[in-house]
Amino acid sequence: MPKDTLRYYDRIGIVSPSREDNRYRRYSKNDLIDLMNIQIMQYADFSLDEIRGKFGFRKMENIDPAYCEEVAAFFDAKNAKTREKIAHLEKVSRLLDVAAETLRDFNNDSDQLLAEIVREIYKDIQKNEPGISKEGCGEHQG
Amino acid sequence: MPKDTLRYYDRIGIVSPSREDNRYRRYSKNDLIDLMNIQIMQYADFSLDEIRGKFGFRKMENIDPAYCEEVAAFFDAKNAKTREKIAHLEKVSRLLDVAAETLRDFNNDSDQLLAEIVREIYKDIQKNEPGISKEGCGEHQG
DNA sequence: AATATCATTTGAGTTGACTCCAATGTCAAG
DNA sequence: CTTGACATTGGAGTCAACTCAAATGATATT
Repeated sequence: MPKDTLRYYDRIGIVSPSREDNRYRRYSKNDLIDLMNIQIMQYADFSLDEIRGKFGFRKMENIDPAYCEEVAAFFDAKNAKTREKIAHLEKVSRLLDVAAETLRDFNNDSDQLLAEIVREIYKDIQKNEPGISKEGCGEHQG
Repeated sequence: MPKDTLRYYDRIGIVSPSREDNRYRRYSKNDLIDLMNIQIMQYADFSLDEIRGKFGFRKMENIDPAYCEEVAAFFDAKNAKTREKIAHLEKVSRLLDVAAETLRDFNNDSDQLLAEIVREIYKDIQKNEPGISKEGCGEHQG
């Protein structure tokens, strides 16, 4: 992990190690555990802002059941989003498959299939983007 | 699609509509098709830079087989990455599942399982980040 | 003591895809 | 002819997570 990243984490108060007399940072074992947890949570696509505070699980001492449940619920929510992303990417993969096939062989049914997939994706896009008509596209139905 | 986005696309040369006498932008049918293609390709996680130029498929006229093959290969590459992402997210989903379970019920085997998943993920992280030791972490084995 | 190599700080730059602003131009309606 | 609602432009701001640079301080080696 780059030095600058550690300093950055210190700055924004995510991992703030103690200092020696020289003001050099000294990372305790707990700090290192925190850093590893951060890497894991980043792998799981949590932002640093989400990560901040939402973990104090260096040892299994701080076992406040209410807090555990809170974090568990947080994880559940993230998991739901993760599965949505997987579904999204599976559609993308199908799209790319069929698109590549269509490019290699026109006159095929894949042309129809591609159009259908694209239509479906377009529906998705419009679901997630209420903004298409957000800024005054009302008149342009043609 | 917000006006500012259209102007932005014009600026960076992605979709540059013709102008009327008043200098107002006038989007042709082809421009609209381009914009739809862009939305689809963004859904498929292409960057605007990747998108730029890499599509001229408004009608099926420009059928240069070599170009088609080039784009098909491009799609294949993206598809490979997409599948990697899916694999990644499936690990994440498993992690979150087990983590939530562990938080709700310690003393369980899930504790072991969690540790194992985390170890596996850590391997992934170090694969993708050759940089952990990039900036001089050589001495701190303890 | 001089040099090299580490560390510190503040503050600014990077990336991508917007998003917003102020100043100004154009157009339709009253 | 004024008012209001659009359009234009260049340029700046936003976001996250770094990343870099310059000026300075500390440590280790010669």
